[in-house]
Amino acid sequence: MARVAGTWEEAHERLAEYLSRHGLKKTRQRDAILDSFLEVPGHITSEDLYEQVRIDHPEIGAATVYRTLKLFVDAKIANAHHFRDGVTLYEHEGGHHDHLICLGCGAIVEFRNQIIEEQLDEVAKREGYRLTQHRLHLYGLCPDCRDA
Amino acid sequence: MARVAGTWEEAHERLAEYLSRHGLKKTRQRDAILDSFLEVPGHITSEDLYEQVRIDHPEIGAATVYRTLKLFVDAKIANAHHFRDGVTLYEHEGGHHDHLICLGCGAIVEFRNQIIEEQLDEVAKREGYRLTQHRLHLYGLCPDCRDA
DNA sequence: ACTGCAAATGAGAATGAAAATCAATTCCAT
DNA sequence: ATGGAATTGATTTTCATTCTCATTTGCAGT
Repeated sequence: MARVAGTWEEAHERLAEYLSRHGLKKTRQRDAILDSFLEVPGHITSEDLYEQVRIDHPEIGAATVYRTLKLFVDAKIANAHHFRDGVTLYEHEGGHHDHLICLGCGAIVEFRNQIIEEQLDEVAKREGYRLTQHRLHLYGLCPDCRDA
Repeated sequence: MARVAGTWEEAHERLAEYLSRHGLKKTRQRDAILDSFLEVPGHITSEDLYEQVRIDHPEIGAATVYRTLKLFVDAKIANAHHFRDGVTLYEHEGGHHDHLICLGCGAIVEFRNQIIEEQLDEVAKREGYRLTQHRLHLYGLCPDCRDA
């Protein structure tokens, strides 16, 4: 999966910009959490990221990780999804894509489909809606789970 | 919005069939909850349906309503969605459709788009997945909220 | 109708993710 | 250096949902 907006520097710059533009402060914790987040390859929960952050920064609290991930979403550094009910999964913001989720093993495949995107705009236009975002989740069985 | 599979009799029959086919029991509570559910026009949470059920059947517990709605999903009488995180919304099973949700007022428009459906199958096939279901949620502002 | 027993119920406790509190700390413009 | 607003972390709270378990109930087989 190609990283569309993915360097360390870019993410940190995006954070810095968002913070200053909103009168918020650059803190040690936010930087540390961003570093840990950037090391995650796929999707992660706040809780799991907290575990991750803990390794290098045992003093950082869980609440801060929860808060900070929401901040990252606002700063367009991360995206939030809820594939299964009750848990929020975060991923790097890296250009739009949708998800195909295996109900057997939980594997997640990302994809893009231009025709679908066009149709979505079409639908929204027809209803007079101004579209902000969308979530398209396909659920099924991956090749391995299907044959097992 | 047309009811595709929507009569009272059909729903009750579907329930009866599901129950007997799975060695489960037909109970006063399940019938009562189904009756209340069928009176709901759009989407409802377990909690709100519990309030509804309570009116005529104060003896029915919340846990039973939660359990029963999950049963309805299995029996293909209801569908579950989680538009906002942390709450499950149920709607009548009435043929597939997707949702356009207004972030301003919470209005929900249902739609169908054949081209999108075809593309979904295409995507799944390309990845070797056997598709079970999907969820497509468009978020934006409805005409009223957009201009306000 | 009677019995046995698994399924179902209801009240309340437990869970778990996320949000809220709040006193103490830390950024940062001046 | 200073003041005040933003931030933090420990903790509590919230709130939807699930679990527990003693009791009840539907129902298949007598």
